[in-house]
Amino acid sequence: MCAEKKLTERKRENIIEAAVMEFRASGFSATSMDRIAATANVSKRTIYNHFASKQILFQSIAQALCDQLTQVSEYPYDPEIPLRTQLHAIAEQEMAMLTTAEFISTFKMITSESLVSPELTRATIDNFQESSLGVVTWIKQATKDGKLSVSDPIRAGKQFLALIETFALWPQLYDFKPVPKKSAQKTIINSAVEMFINTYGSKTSRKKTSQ
Amino acid sequence: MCAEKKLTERKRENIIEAAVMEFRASGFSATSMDRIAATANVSKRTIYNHFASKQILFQSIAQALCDQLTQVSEYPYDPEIPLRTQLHAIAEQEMAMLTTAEFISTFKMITSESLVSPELTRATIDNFQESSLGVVTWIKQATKDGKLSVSDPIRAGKQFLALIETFALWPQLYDFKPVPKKSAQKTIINSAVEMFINTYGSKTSRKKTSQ
DNA sequence: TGTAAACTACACTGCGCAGTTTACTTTTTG
DNA sequence: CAAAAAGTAAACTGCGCAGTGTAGTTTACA
Repeated sequence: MCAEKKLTERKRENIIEAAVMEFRASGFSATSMDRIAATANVSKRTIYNHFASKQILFQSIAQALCDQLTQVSEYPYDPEIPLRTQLHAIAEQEMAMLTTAEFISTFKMITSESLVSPELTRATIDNFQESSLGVVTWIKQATKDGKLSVSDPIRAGKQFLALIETFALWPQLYDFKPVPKKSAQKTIINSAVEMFINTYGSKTSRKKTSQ
Repeated sequence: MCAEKKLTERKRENIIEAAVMEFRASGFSATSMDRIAATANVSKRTIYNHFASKQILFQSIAQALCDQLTQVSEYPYDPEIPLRTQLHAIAEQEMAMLTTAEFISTFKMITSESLVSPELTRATIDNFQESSLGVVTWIKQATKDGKLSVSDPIRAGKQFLALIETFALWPQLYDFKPVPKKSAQKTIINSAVEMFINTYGSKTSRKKTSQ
């Protein structure tokens, strides 16, 4: 019978858990199946009973991790709440995601592979792209409501995210810089919001050139 | 005697040229010394006579390429010329660099390695960082001249570059997107300049909310 | 409790690659 | 031209790894 779960199920979970760890730590090519097997407390043969090849194992994991990370990015527009407040909320949510240790290691894992062999990760990367569309629909709604004046919402959305990511994503990826402190995060967000509203806010919403 | 150049010299150049090609195309670990030797029309042994190991070969090349790419980024401030014009020039120069095929493949080569084994490329990456300091000194000078009002020039500089790179660097790296067309480049630059001046320009220089 | 399915240890194939050795040829230079 | 310096081809060492084959053990379940 099943004490808690079927053995097969438990083994499968062990494998995935171990593979995530190893792939995150060392990337695709530097991680060996023997190592994953050891970490998972599982015979190598068992891995191959669950996943036909190293590639397939990697792709399954990349896809799963990516789904898990990007599911949270819908930003409903609310005409009652001031623009600044809403933008702040969006930026904070984005920042919260970017500064997660899991996000960083996952992103690193996927991108490092995508640079060398894009086929392996094309699907996953495409998925990532879409996930940043949340801001765009918010911008469209705010524009329709007359609070913003944006001719190209996609460009505007990317600009807004770029103002955050340049401090809270790329340095952590390439430079192994630590995530910015809470106070620095506030500054980054404030500045991004001001820049955005200074440029795209309708006349009434623009004010204070605080930096 | 020397017909045109000493043999050793020619061989060395062949090796470097071939290695650059191969590393750019496939990255560090996926490139073999045998392959480089073949491409260079050189015996593998000869490579080892010039470079003690694959690592050393890679690092030499990475360093050289990086120096070559980043040497051009000083932007002298001129109080006589309108801010917008100067900023445009800076952006265009930056854009010109980013859209070079050599730049993209070099950057890809270095970053893909840096994600997996930072030691190999730390020096090179650091170098890259510095190269983006050109704008910062320009911003400082414009601020001193009273034309800009910037409390944190480094942040402002990074923001300005981010507004360009988000369209003309990251998509090419991760997505294999083609470099933006000339017309798109103009739009990107215009928008970045406007955003920057809207936010940091002294009262007099701010105008037109063009998008 | 008996059988099928899943897991295990471990040896093994086959491959690619970094780096070396060797025996030999070409180029440079005094 | 002769010796020294540099290059060459090809075989070889040693290693790590993806993936397989096997014979035997454990778990699930009827």
